[in-house]
Amino acid sequence: MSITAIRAIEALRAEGRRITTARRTIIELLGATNDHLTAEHIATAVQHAYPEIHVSTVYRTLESLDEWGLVEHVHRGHGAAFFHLAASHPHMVCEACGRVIDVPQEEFDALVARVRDVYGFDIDVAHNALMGRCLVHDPRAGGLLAPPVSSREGAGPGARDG
Amino acid sequence: MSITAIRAIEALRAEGRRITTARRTIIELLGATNDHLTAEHIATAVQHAYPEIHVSTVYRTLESLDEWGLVEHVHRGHGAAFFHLAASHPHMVCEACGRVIDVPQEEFDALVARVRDVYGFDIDVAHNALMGRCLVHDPRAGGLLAPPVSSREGAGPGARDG
DNA sequence: CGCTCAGATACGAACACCTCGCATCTGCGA
DNA sequence: TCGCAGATGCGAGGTGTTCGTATCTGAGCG
Repeated sequence: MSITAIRAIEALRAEGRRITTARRTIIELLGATNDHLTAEHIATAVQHAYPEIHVSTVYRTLESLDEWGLVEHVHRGHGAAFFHLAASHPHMVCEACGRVIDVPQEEFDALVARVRDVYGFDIDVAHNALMGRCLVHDPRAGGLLAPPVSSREGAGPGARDG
Repeated sequence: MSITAIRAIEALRAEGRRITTARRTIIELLGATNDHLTAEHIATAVQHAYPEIHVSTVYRTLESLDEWGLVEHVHRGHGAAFFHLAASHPHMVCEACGRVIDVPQEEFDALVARVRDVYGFDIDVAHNALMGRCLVHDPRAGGLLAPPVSSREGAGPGARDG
């Protein structure tokens, strides 16, 4: 089991919360992958091992773990949000291929500080993904590199948008 | 009718598209307000004047106008996206009060340029709203100012989130 | 002004993604 | 091992949106 998963489970125990099969399995799953999984993906994977775990339990468990700071969710523009073990950092999602790129929080520090000063608003850059395009998919960046839309990479359900 | 609305309608005409009641009404509505309206809000408002205009027509019309570059949609984290006449700029949405703050694109230019260079990714900062909190609602920024959650300001349906 | 028809619309069913209520079950402290 | 608060299974319900299809209409043409 990954270190972060172990930490998450210990955190549950430390706060006196129950270590249930659903919680343990979801945490292990999230700890074992670098993918950005939607609740439905998680439910499917969890049910592969424990078919009796209901999708609504997965939603509720994710919500609880999120609330307790052990996992985080990120909203893509369309389609489902995706989840990962807590490690606040922004994500960029390519509208053409669906790929998710992790970005260090530091890249946004200057912007966040300025917006806080000027607009009196504290941005949580990790909560919504930043949409855009990998340069290979950007029609403005030299069509040479641009493959047709058919060459989707990691596009799960919900990579379409305008 | 607002200047931007007139321009949008002329753009429709110039491209040989039909000026229908639904299109004209939606464009006038968006041109007449600075609010950030969801498709459902728009449908309700439009139906106030023309009850026969169906909500699915509103969705399709908005989709078309968006595709033609005359309106834009912005995704909030939860709940419905909101629409406005084309004027690409980022938005920040307070998770506590639902308020939407418009930000000039220029604030993001440096970040966008750096991300393009370093990560090979072209961010469209206007597509997803940036979530966060007005400083008055930020528990970390001196609880003195923080009103209870009940004091929602512009929170429409879907201002809740974790 | 009336004819024509591609394009637009009304309507309702269906869909994706969740959320909720409630009866049952279970982790864990006593 | 017992008791019960908290967690889960199950299915209905909700919200926001998309789609198929029959009908209608804007606008060019005569």
